[in-house]
Amino acid sequence: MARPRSATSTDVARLAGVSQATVSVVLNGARSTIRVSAETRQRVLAAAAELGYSPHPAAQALRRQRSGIIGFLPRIDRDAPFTHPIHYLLSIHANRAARERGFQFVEAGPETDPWRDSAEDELVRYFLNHRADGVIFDGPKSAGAVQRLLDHGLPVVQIFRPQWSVPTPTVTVDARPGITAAVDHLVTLGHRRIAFVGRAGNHPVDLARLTAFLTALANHGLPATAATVRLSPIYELDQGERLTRELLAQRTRPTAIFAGSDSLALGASRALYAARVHVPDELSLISYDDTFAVQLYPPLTSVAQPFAALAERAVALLIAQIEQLDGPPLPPEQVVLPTQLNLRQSTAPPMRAG
Amino acid sequence: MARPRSATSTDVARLAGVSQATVSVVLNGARSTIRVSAETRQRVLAAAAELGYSPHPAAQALRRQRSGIIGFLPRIDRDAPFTHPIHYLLSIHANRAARERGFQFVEAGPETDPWRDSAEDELVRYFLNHRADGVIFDGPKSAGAVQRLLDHGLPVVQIFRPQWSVPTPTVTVDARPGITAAVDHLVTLGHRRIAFVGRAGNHPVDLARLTAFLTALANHGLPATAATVRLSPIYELDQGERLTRELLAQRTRPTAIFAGSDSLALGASRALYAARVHVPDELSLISYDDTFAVQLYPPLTSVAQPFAALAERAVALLIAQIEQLDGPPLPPEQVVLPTQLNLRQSTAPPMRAG
DNA sequence: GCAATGATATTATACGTATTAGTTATGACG
DNA sequence: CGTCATAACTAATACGTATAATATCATTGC
Repeated sequence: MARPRSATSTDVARLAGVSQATVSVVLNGARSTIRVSAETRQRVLAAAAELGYSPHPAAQALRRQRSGIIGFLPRIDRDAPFTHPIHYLLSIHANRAARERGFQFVEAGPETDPWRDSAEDELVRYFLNHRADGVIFDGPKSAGAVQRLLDHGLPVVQIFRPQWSVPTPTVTVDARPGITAAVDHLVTLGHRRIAFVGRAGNHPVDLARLTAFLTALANHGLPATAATVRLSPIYELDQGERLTRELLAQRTRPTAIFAGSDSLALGASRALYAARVHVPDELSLISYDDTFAVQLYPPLTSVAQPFAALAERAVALLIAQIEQLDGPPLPPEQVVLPTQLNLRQSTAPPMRAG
Repeated sequence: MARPRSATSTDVARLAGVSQATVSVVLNGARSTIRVSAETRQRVLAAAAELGYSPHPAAQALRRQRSGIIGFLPRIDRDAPFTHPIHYLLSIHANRAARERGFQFVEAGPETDPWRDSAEDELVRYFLNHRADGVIFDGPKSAGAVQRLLDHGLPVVQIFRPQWSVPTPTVTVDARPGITAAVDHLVTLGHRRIAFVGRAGNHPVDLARLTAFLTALANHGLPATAATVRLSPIYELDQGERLTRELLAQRTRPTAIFAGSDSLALGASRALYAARVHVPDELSLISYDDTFAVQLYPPLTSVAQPFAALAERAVALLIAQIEQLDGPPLPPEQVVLPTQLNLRQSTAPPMRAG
């Protein structure tokens, strides 16, 4: 059970018959001014391979004054449990991207507790104590937390924060392409009475989805009335159900519904099921998110967000900042990635008028 | 943008007017034979607090020959995408548990690729290269990977591996309590014709669920026939749908269905929806897993697995081993946690015979 | 023939901590 | 009064790496 010590650069040096410094220079390649002959280089590499040498991360971190750790602060929103898939996807893709670029990925977040201010403090301290090289914030957080990290010289990248009070690089999504395609798709199928079920928060994300929808409607000369645009202050499942019931109770039902999120769509499909309205024969349904839309019945046509790309860009932006730390500061770039419509089986031409 | 160096133990020592060694002794408390006067101790603690001192993890790791890293190898199964929620839950709870005990949690896994042998090699090497102190395996992996880590002196704990060829501590679930409660519940409601929709793999987990179900039925003197026990070799959604269609096509339909997983239940509910069989009025449905059962319509009564407890026990077992590394090896303990039935709205008394 | 250059490698050092071995003062004991 | 134990600390060191500062040697230019 005693752990066998792994090979060190000194072991490699001894085997190759050179000094430890030479080993280090060979393995760190280009970024040194020191030159090593091709023959020596080969001997070192061979020795390293033979011993299965891999540098000790702690020793490197200590010497380089850089931990190689990227912190990730997930957004777990008590009000919206169904956002979990989103943040799980971001997490695993950011994890992979960081790993591929030689960084360690350390996630820390308020898993069970609601997002308290004190928790925020703890997490900021957590990343500082662990000497993270930078932190990715998933979802809007208090500007205070971001600022505190910046004060300590830590680069920060924010995902899904369309408006920022703190100037850091940002990766967001443009809801318009996907939502426009969704409305176009419905119109092409023949729909004219298209309803919207969404959230009316103070959250810019909600506003963006709504305005994208309204703009797309307007482009086709279609009206949007208080009767067809139904909003609730929260993302809850039950709200999707309630709003859809209201839509169905109207004298003229819509022939299609666009739901502002998968969970709202789930609520909508509950209401439709209860009212025995068949999708897509009697009514078409499109959701935004495309996280578990494919799991619903029927599998929903949905506007997808590019989670893998979001995560990769965020990691890339963060690493760029980390490697630039001692040079001139980079301008806080804002990356905006497009959404896209995935066609499935929840949309069809509207029923004949009747 | 230049990063302000955090305070070191030497800074603390200077401020407190003592040597760095004394600071270290004070902060590491009991495990030293060296004595420090109460007054000095206070001075050191005050200085540390004033500077916001926190020890440098890399320096500690280097000196202690212990990284403080717990590795986590998630199970992402291409055949069963709906197991994602399970492993996400395990991951966040294990993460939190590790963090609470002062360990760093590093997750690495084949996110997108299928589980290749070469990927397994890479991941084993990844944890070795990062000098993890121990690794938690989520879900059955090849014994080879486990063995290779053990050969390198790394403790391993396996979750959800009911039978092991490699003797490591294990944390698993006993399907019986929950499934027995589910069958009892249905029988109490008046059901006599209870069907099973499940997977027939070579996987002991599947067998355990099936036998638990059959035993529970037998306890009530109820028959299980080839007509009511429907099995498919894979967990796919479509299979749940297909098997349920077969059940509904029979001359005498069951009045209740027990689905061996949430995804099978989802498939079942699709079939029921398509056949216009209303749940729970016309048929009761119970699932196993309780991951997204609550999201379905109606919210499903489901047998839940204790993910938080599983993760916490796994972390505790691993840390116990890590801290025992230089002492006598611990016996490979096997922890088995019970499942439990969560009642929701998918079960009701059977329809009157007709 | 000798200083100057360039190529190639080595020695020495610092990163921040934990711990072993040693130091100083203080009193106890014979 | 000298030896010895004890309390309370400090000095020195090693963990494994990256790199600045040197060293060695052959070759070139004059």
